[in-house]
Amino acid sequence: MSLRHAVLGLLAEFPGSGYDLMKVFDISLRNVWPASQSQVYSELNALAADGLIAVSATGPRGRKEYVITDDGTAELRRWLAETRPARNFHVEGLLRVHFLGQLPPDQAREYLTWLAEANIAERKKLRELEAEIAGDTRDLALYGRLALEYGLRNAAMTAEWAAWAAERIDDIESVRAGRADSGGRSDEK
Amino acid sequence: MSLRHAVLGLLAEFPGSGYDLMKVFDISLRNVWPASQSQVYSELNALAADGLIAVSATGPRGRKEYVITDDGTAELRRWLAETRPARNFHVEGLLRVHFLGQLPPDQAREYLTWLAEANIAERKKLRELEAEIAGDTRDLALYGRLALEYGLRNAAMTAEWAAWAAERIDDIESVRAGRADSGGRSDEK
DNA sequence: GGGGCCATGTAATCGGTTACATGATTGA
DNA sequence: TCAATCATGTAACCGATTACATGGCCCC
Repeated sequence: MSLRHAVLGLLAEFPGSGYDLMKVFDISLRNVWPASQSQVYSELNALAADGLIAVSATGPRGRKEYVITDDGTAELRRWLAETRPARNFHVEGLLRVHFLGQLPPDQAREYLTWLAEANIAERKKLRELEAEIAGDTRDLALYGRLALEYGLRNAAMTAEWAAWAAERIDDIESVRAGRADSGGRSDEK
Repeated sequence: MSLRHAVLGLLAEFPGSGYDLMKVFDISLRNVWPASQSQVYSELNALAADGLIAVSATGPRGRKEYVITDDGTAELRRWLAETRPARNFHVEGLLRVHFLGQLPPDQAREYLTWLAEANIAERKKLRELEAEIAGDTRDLALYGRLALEYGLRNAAMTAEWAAWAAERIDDIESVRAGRADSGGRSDEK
């Protein structure tokens, strides 16, 4: 139920419309908790129905500006203080690694070097983002910078690991070669 | 559509029943791609309907043993060779960091130190797992070890980052204090 | 006038989780 | 005999994605 708390968290910092929130999701939170337009609008209606937020003003084109209510603030703080995030599951990039034995060694290596490069590129993008928000002293940016630093370290670590793993392919393949083998690519003609 | 390829990947290494696969998901893949029982069984039926796997034997209690077909092998290799994983979204632990300004500094710090400790514990668990599978030379274990190394590095990196971030709280709070402030906890009496 | 942005919503579908339901076989 | 394990399936629900649908407002 984290989208709910993401919306609450944003409205705790500034009142805004669904359209306003969408922009924030697309910029500040895109690497952390992306949300689609339809999801944001229906969550706003659900939160309003539950009394955690309220319409504070209406504007042109049916614009509805929402503010967080006391109940909403309480719920946000309860979530932050009393619950802990679940471990991160469903890591597709890592799932693939398990099955790399299905590919010829050079293709397996190619995947890992691609992963390394993709993470170096990612790191560069984050560095640019960091420069952009350097002067921002709003709360969201202050704490967002901590999250961004995580992104930087993660990209660096992943790139290093992928390069290391690419080098391990030869070791693995020599173990496989030293077996009266079945499985893997053994069905090839 | 990764569950589909996870099942294909496992059946590429050994024929097995839904029950057999469940055990592998619960052990080898639990940190990477968990799957529920109902999901595995319905995916097996779907894969069989699509001709990517086939029932190779039946046993007691309605046991159905599946093997991967040539089409299935082709699809698995196509997935590995021609598609690339999407970036990892929806990281709840990081979403929370953005909203830590809603908590008093000591509670924000507490969250980060908890994160650091949780990752140190995680690392220890992975080290134990590593020792357990040390002698296993099946393909799944060979490549699985690369993924495990990722887990180890990730836990170490995250723990270090969280400890670093916890130390940054004071800096952030002094920026906030030096503002004729609104937002955050400013609504408190 | 018209293009681009502001603004909100609905519907279909998908992948995943949880709970429910059932029963056969094996071995102590 | 009876508990543990093997074994497969269905149904309800939830969160998320994608596509569709509509229209007002602002400024050039």
